Amino acid sequence: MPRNRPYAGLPAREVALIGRLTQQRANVLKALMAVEGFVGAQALHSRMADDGSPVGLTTVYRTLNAFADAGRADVVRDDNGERLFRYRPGPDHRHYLVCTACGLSMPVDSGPVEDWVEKTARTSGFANVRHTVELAGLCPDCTQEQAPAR
Amino acid sequence: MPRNRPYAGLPAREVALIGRLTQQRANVLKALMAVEGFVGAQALHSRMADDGSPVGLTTVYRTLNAFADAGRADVVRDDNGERLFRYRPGPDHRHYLVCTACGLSMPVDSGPVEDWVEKTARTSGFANVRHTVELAGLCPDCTQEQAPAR
DNA sequence: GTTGAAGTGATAATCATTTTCATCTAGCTT
DNA sequence: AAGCTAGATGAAAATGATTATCACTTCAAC
Ligand SMILES: [Mn+2]
Ligand SMILES: [Mn+2]
Ligand SMILES: [Zn+2]
Ligand SMILES: [Zn+2]
Repeated sequence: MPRNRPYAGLPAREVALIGRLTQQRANVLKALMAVEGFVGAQALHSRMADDGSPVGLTTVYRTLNAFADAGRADVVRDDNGERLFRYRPGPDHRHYLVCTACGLSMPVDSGPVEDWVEKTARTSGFANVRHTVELAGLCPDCTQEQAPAR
Repeated sequence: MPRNRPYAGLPAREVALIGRLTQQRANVLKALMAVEGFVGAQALHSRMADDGSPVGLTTVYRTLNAFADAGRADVVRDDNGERLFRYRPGPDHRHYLVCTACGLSMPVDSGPVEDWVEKTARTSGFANVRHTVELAGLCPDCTQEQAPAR
């Protein structure tokens, strides 16, 4: 059996996105893909340490940024400015309603917004229009946990 | 003539929003209102120093945050995470198409998005749903300045 | 196997924003 | 017209996420 197959188990698509194939990058990608919803670089870093795949924080940042640049991760900023990443399996693009308490992210039907963005871009005269649409609130579970107190 | 009228020239509405009426706060608000579009705290701070109304950077931050909390300023984050503030004369809330080259910001008709947000929030079960909608692109003028080359 | 470019990571640097805290003052009380 | 005090100021230090350095390691082409 071969010694080093750092990318074993990762989609071939992901492998092509970044330069050299290293154990560290493979571990970062696996960790990112294993997370439901958004994660910060620091949280991912410590989670990997706990899981026995310690990687330098610098490398976590580098890999996540490269992945985001390649369009394979969504990036949002939480309220205190920290950047959160989420793996995006396909080239499709979605928007989410994120719980500000527990981080749960629920995909929403953004068709109407996409249509509006396209129309607005077309009639504005602007070129190369990009959009950011973020919804955040308290999920049903977290809403309940807040209510009981009086 | 009275000596101290720090809030002279400011809408009475704004005066009610913050606690004590000080010269510094009045100057920050005047400076913010004088700016077209978004400004960062640091930029506003140095602009005020240049204009002969020096105020501590801490006070600029405090006043802008208070103003934003009161709903009288819009806040966005630029690409490197800096928070930019813009005065909002009324309680209405708008969205803008911002030119990434020259900073020009053009208000867009966001009715459809607001409707979509409300509907999405209602059917999601989430509480206290907030939204962020940002459009960015190249304005017609800046598009032209890029084209001539070749 | 040799080799050079790319990657790693501990550490230091950046940089916007917040906290501290000694000092000041707006604006009410007497 | 003082006196009073909670609220405000701001220089300086702390914070905290992210990025730059750089000596060292490793991938992968030859
Ligand atoms: Mn979209
Ligand atoms: Mn809106
Ligand atoms: Zn929740
Ligand atoms: Zn422009």
